[in-house]
Amino acid sequence: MNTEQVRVRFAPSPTGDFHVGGARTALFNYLFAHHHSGKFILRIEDTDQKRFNPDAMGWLTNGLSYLGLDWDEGPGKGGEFGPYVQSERLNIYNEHIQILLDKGFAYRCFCTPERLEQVREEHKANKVDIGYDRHCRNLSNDESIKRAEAGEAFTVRIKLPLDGNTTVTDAIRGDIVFDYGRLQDSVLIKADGIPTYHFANVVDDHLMKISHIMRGDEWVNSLPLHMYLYQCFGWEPPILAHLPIILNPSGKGKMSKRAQRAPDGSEYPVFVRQFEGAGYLSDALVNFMALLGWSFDDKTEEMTRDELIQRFSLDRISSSPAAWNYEKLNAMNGDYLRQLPNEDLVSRIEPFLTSAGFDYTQDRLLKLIPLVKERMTTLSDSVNQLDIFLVEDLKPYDVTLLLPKKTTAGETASLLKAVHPALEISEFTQEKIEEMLRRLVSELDVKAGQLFQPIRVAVCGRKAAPPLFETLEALGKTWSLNRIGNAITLLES
RNA sequence: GGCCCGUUCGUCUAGUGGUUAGGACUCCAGGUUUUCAUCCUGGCAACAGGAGUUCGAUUCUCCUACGGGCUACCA
Repeated sequence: MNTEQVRVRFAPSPTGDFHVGGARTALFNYLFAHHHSGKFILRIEDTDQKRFNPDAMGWLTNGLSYLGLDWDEGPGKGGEFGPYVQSERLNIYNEHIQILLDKGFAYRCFCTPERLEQVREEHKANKVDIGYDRHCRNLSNDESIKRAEAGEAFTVRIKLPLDGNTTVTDAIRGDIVFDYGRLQDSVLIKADGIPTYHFANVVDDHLMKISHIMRGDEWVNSLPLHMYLYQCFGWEPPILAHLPIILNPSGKGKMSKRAQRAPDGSEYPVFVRQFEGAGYLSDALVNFMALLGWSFDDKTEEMTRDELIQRFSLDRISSSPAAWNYEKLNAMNGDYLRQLPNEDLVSRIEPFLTSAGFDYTQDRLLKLIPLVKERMTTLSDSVNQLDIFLVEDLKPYDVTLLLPKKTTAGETASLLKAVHPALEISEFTQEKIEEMLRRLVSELDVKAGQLFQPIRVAVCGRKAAPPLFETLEALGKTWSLNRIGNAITLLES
């Protein structure tokens, strides 16, 4: 184990939306850094100009701050190893590629994309494994320089050993052996002068004194190339840990980067901002993601951020992929939500109520929140839970909801008519309401449910609702009686 | 196709050379209850298959199957 300061990085490329797969990688890096009182560095790998997306940076930083994954060094934060955006480090890569060229560890390749494509196809047809035929590998130094100076376009490729093998060590998977004979002379610098990921990442990780690399599983195959680069430079490589990927809920295939549709047509969130927009608490999301590929013991599931930091360790990361489970996330989010103090919960639902166009005061919400708290799984549920309290007119509902089994509209209407005078009380409180309605039940000689259900539907417009007496009090006498009146009209029409 | 990684209830996972293989989500049943939900109790449910090593393998090794990843002048 490296005894130097722990320095880890999250190094996304700004090509698209901030996906939960990336978020989980960022989280593990963050937890590891904080566990070791080290540094969590954000580095932007924008070496692909074609796929650059100008919105990506905002999605990323907003997402990280929603998740509470603050970085110690990186864009907007600075740090002594900057710049932290790769497109601003081109001179550094130029210097370093020159070292490799001078030492003969890399060579210029003048092959055109067309020729490469053709070679690849031929090789494919002949079932040859390797795409590139190393056509330019043995060009003389003189010719190479001459052609470059003449302005001919070129890439720079690594000159990998032609045979033998190499053993690389992964902190999660152990030793992995690769045959050099099956590897390609990958491109290090593209024809536009910009490095590929492989080259930039090695140079930057070394220069930024990264102690541990925790990244997605999809990089294990490029391990021998990266390790060989460290060797060429004579640098000591960081400790590597390849994280298991996140699978779709079905367990089939990598977690999609396209918005998924549920069987009922609704959309599953897959991007961080979609989870935020759907009203997931970041603490719950973080807790849930921490458990995807990592565990503390055989029973501990809910952990605060500090506990996560305190308990996180590399050796409890699993090597097998994990499927994303929305039900479990929902259950966890509901738990977190219920544990929130009412004041806190109120301030978190406000943005959702505002964008739904509701009028409210904080005091009002504070009174209402206990009624709906245990019926919510996400913050956005507050909208369709609280609408009946915040909007005077009920949405139209099916009249049959008003009718308990085996009762007619006429019977129910007359029951509701009896409710009206019973609730003409000056003190419109839960206790008084209950007293009056229970008395009414025995006077009318009906079962409690026979009376309560129609009232509930009359005032809520639906069968599933918070407890009746509290609901009536929260609604107030005027709204309650008006709605009961409306129900009677509905029954008699 | 080649290379690499992986495989414990449906899902996330714990675990050990000898355990009634544990927990959580889901689901089911019951309780609380005026509905829904919460909450409580209980239940269903797993070591992919085959060889080997061993007194004994879910655990160690190999093979097969299956799943996944990579195979670009993308990351």
